Amino acid sequence: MHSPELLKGTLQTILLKVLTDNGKMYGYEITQKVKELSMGRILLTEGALYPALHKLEAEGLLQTETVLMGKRVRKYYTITPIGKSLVKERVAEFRDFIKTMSSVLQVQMA
Amino acid sequence: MHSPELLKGTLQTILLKVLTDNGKMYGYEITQKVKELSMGRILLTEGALYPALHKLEAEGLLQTETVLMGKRVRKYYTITPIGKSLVKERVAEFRDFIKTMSSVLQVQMA
DNA sequence: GTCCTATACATAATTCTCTTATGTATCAAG
DNA sequence: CTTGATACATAAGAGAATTATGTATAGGAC
Repeated sequence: MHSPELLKGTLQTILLKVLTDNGKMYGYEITQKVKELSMGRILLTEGALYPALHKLEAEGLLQTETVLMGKRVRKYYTITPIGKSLVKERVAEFRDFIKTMSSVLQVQMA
Repeated sequence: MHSPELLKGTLQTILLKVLTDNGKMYGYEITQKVKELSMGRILLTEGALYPALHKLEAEGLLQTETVLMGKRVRKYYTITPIGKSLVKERVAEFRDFIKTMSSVLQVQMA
């Protein structure tokens, strides 16, 4: 992660949403996509990314498919139906959080 | 804290902003104000609040004044000039974070 | 008169999430 | 033949919060 403490707790939401929008992706590809979407402001670190992906898989929100590209291993992640229902909740939760914070900080977040 | 992981890293910003907007306040009063502003969604816990206030004081962003109300002790906090300049940065940082997240999650945060 | 809730401060132990560090390995460019 | 990008993974440590605990006053319910 590049930006400060604020990102804590948003990683799962980011992963689920990016996988929802882009279909099958592998870890490194996700870091690049998030970097692109955030205009370089969110740089996922491997130490956070891989454990998070493993956890989401263990919870049945993602499923994997390992592919050999030449001699390189790639592990593709796809969101499951359960994951799809959760991502909606998570994004809604995030929007709620923004509304609440706007109210507390008395600022317009448009 | 009541809401999930999302609030991590926002506590300092909340404290500085609330003290900027409301002038002199004491700990318990801050929890009530934040509860009110957030419509009951952000419930500051004492274990987070007091260490955070002490830290901000140690850093010179807040200054204190202890008052005896009857037999009860109250510790009032006021934001310092240094604190005032920081709160602007923090709020701006938060708005940036929202913009970035909106872009990554591909949602409108209006 | 006593118990519960609210007010009011504070700290310690624990948990959770992420960063930093480390490790392995392929591949292309210069 | 070395460097940087690609590609995975785990372990040690740091930071911020939750939960638990402690002290104490005050008011209302019962």
